[in-house]
Amino acid sequence: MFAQAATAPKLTVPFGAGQLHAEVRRAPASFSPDQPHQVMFYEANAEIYAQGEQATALYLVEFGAVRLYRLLADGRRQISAFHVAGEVFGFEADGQHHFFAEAVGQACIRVFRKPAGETNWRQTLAAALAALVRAQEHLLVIGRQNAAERVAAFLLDMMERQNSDCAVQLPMSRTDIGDYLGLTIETVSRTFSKFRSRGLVRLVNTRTVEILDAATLRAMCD
Amino acid sequence: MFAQAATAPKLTVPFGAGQLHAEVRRAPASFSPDQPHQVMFYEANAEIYAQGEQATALYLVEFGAVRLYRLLADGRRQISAFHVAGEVFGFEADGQHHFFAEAVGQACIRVFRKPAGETNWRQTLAAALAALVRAQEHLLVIGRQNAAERVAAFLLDMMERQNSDCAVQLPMSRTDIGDYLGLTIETVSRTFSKFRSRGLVRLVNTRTVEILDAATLRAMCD
DNA sequence: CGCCTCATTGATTCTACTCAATTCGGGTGG
DNA sequence: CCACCCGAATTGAGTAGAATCAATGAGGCG
Repeated sequence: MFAQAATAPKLTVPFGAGQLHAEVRRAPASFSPDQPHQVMFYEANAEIYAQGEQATALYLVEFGAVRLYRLLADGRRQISAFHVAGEVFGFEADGQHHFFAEAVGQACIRVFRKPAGETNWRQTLAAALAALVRAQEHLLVIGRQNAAERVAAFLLDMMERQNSDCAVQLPMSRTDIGDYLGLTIETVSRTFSKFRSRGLVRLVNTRTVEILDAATLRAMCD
Repeated sequence: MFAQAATAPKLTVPFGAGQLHAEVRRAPASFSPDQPHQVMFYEANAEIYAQGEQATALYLVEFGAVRLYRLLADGRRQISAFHVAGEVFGFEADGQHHFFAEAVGQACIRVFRKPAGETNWRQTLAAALAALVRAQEHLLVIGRQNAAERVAAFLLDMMERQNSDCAVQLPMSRTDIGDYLGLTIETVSRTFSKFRSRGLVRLVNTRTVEILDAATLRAMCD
């Protein structure tokens, strides 16, 4: 199950600037480390679990980011969620994973083997409900909003999940963003460019966006 | 909170033909009636709870159907889920409802006042996980599938949630279906017509669809 | 019978997709 | 240090699919 995870994390430069430290600060969240657990290190794009596998654990992101996704037969991909430091993922209703989970960049993940549910069920329920709310919010974005509104919502969401104001780190590629928002990479890129030309954002580099006018972006979403 | 719910259910013709009886058979599901509860009857389109309200209960559909939805500022609506007999809804992460819940047609709903969580948390978690899986599956449909694939998935889903083969009852209007699938009513209607002309379904009336070729519909979805 | 709402069908517009061509950025090796 | 390479991102041109605008048709109820 963890074949692709390096057992000896080569922490050459796992921490970049600013934001990753902010993530680390947020990490000690709901699940307490007094549960039996194991900390795993994953290289970029390493598989954490696959669709169809038995669900035997819950996962807490320590640093880095994770994408959950499914594939259609013809290769179309839908990312249902990104999870960043401090968030829990991996619950399934029938003991089987219905999605793939992969590290977006290098990621460190605390794995809680089951059955821990009897003791920390309240935390499990809280995490599941948080995921449910997130999925439902995302349904609204994908179902009824246009490209600009989707990208605006995404940027604001990423901004709020990081503690930094304005400078948002995007651990994921444009392809990831497109598959998350139900758009093509071209549309994502064009929308970024339009936001830039309207003075709403500054594209520092491909993975860093500075939010210049959060109010206008917010007004687009709702 | 329950202003629009009739306290004395006038059960003149609440049960229609076949399918509703099938729903009733499926009703006694996860939540046991030995919890303190109250059975409420709702007229069509009656509000069960509103966005922003305090979440004080869980809801088990006895018969009928319920829609959960949110509105954008300009009136666009996204239905995140339909719930039919035997299903539980109403959990929220932070004690506040993030969605509206309304009866689609006449509906009967068992209301479990909190805090019952301490005793039946396992059932609550199971129901929340079921809702999560459903929302995630729906994300895939809305994010990456075209109109025909969405409608096909919807029809198959409704068929599987009813015990009847082939003849599917649709308690909801075309507008509801559109707002659930992220499509306009015109597109929904056109897609139904295309399915009919291809011999995949028979449109018995506006609220009844006979599935003639489930295999082809299934092949469209994945 | 007529009214009203919902559903269907048609004509047109527009958004986002597709296909294609550069451009950018990071890494490697000379 | 610089030239080169490769994948990712951006930009452009044309197209397809769903939305929009509009008209007609089908039920349900007073």
